[in-house]
Amino acid sequence: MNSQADALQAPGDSTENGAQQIRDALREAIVERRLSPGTKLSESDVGSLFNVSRTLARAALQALSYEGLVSVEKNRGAFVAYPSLDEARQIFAARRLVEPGILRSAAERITPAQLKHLRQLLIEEGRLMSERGQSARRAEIKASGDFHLMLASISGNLIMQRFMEELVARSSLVIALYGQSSASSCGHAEHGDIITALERKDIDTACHLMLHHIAHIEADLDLRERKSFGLKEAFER
Amino acid sequence: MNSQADALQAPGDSTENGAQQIRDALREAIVERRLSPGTKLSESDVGSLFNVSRTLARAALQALSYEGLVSVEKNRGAFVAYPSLDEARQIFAARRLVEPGILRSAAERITPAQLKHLRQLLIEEGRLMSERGQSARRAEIKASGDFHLMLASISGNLIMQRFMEELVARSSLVIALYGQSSASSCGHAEHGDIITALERKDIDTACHLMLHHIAHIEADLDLRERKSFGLKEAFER
DNA sequence: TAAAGTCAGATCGTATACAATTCTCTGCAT
DNA sequence: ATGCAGAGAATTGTATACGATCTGACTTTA
Repeated sequence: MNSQADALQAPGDSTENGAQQIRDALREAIVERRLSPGTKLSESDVGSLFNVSRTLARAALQALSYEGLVSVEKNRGAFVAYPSLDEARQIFAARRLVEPGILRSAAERITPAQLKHLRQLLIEEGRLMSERGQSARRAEIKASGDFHLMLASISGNLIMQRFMEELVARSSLVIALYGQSSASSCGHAEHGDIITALERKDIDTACHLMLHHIAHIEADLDLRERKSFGLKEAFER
Repeated sequence: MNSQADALQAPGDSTENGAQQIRDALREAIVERRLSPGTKLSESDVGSLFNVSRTLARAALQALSYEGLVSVEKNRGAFVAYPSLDEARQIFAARRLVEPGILRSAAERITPAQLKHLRQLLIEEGRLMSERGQSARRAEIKASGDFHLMLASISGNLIMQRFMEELVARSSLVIALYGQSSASSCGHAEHGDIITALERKDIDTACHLMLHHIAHIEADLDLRERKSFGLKEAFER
């Protein structure tokens, strides 16, 4: 199932196991939007939730803050990150900058088996789309990101892979905040088109489609400056 | 002087101050090669060196491990990272993938003042090259990286900027390990060429030069597989 | 003599304890 | 009623304590 969940663990990243598990659990909760941006994550609460001391909870929160999923404010605590409009734009700018290159690398190295695996991922994604219910929705969000992550994995560059993990995770936060269309199924078809181009070894088209795809996701966001209603306007009516 | 040292601090990164200072001090030492790859960094030693408890030392080491500058092995301790050949290649592959895009972004937004600033940086770099002594060597290493970092800063994308910081820092480790030419002055002239192209708004040439520049740095490395003499061969002769 | 077993020292993993800071609520003065 | 001040609670920052694991040397035994 989540075949890449393990593969994404950097091999040299053999820090202690306790904090890591908590970090992963929290990250999953954030990415799947069970935790909303801005939610306070107090060290004691996290600790008691996972039955560990504040020490480990704190370490996990610190780790997530390096990934940009949690923002810790000195002497105030940790919160699920609440990306600003600027951050949101920068996250997608980074993806536009990086993903074509990753795709190009991946296209050069991809094996038939990996192509098949990609197709399977796509099918799974489609299946989830047609299913209803909270848990299917969450799985769909994850699957949608996994497509991009799998490409990064195929590219064979662990560093870019880790970077993409960060970008995809943060994108999920941005979509949670600024997404408009209820259909989080952003561009399932486009994923398929990219795979098809990949099968044809048509790298340039694939890259072009990828850029288009990212733009498409971004277009579904409401990234306009909200001039934050001056309190009066917010309540009148 | 180090005008970008401050600018590079992510604004939201307001974690506690204690561990951060230690982390920065250690990073500087690693990047300037006062600490060699493989050096053991025990929590107690780091702590007593900075007159803090193991708690903070540990936090700093964890942070550096997220940046790839330190590798912590479970129950064994932390060491200055010792990038493998694969890692080294991936670091430079990532730079080739990312830097042209950053440069393009930077070229679109660069102001005359920033161009001037870049020129100044270049001059400073040249001055350090002609100076002798350990401390000048260290400053030169830093200055050489700062050129790339400054471009990332100009690009206006904090996320890419942070990523470049990581890549430049890790590059320094790779060069320390696999660099051949005693002249660490890798491509000072090329920096100048890129600036010149930038002044002419000749973005394509600038990108091309950048790629060439990175390739040039990489070419000065000895990234050949060393089949690590099987102990017997190492001594028979 | 060489291999295996054992023990002490060092180092890390985690929990707990105490200090410092921030937040909130109450009470008083204006 | 508003605004300020201060006490108390809650939360984070840092240090210390204790158990777990690894390492290396010494001893034992075949």
